[in-house]
Amino acid sequence: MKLEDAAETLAQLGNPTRLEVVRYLVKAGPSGVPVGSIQRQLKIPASTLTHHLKHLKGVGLLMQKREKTNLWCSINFDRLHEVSDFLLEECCSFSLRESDKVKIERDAA
Amino acid sequence: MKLEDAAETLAQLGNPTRLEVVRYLVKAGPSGVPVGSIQRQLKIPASTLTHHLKHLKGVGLLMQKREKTNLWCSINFDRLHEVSDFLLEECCSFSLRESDKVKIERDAA
DNA sequence: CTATTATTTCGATTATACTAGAAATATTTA
DNA sequence: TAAATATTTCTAGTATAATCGAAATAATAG
Repeated sequence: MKLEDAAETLAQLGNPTRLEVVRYLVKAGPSGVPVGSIQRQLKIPASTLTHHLKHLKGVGLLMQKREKTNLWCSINFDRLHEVSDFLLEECCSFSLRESDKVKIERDAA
Repeated sequence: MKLEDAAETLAQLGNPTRLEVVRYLVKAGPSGVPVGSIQRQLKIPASTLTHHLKHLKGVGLLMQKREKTNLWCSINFDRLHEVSDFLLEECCSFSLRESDKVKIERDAA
């Protein structure tokens, strides 16, 4: 995962309203829930919710599927894993690969 | 970890410049690097860097320690883990705990 | 004390994000 | 066709963030 993509995805997760939606969708599981359910349960104005869903979809965190009048939303678990993997991988690699080490300036110490 | 705190931390990680700094610090390991090294290696103007470091410190991702004229910066690995744990925990709990399940509206299906 | 290096503060510009009401559109049901 | 429900678009106000040059402030070394 490229740094720019990771940053963009993290930024989208970094809005409290959106993170609440994400948590809600995660708990809802793979089958997902309709937009209206999210709206009523989390008490988010419809237009605001649409706005945020668009953001989540934009970074691939949200999948949508229309069924009759309802638009069912579900989380892209793979994508969510990718992001946390980005953080963890960067986090745990520091002592493992010589090639990844940063140049520590000689005069710094 | 509270949702608001997680969101705030994710938001700070969501800026490309800051994420680059974080990655750099992670690779530098627990001993850290001086502000000036980050500045020169990543080619970030000093004032911009200070600005971002303040943000990272604000959410507890950055630890600083003065030694002579240098201000050494290091990543708070625990904090980084907390955030990724927040995502992962929410992500994997959906099928495990009945109490965490969201109310799926009857009329939704 | 002076010079040097390191870091921060100030200030200003520019851009982008959040929010939500009102109106519009779409889809289904009666 | 009309009514009901679901979702989106439009629009606009307000707020917050990113950026960085120039000047200011440490802290040390000579």
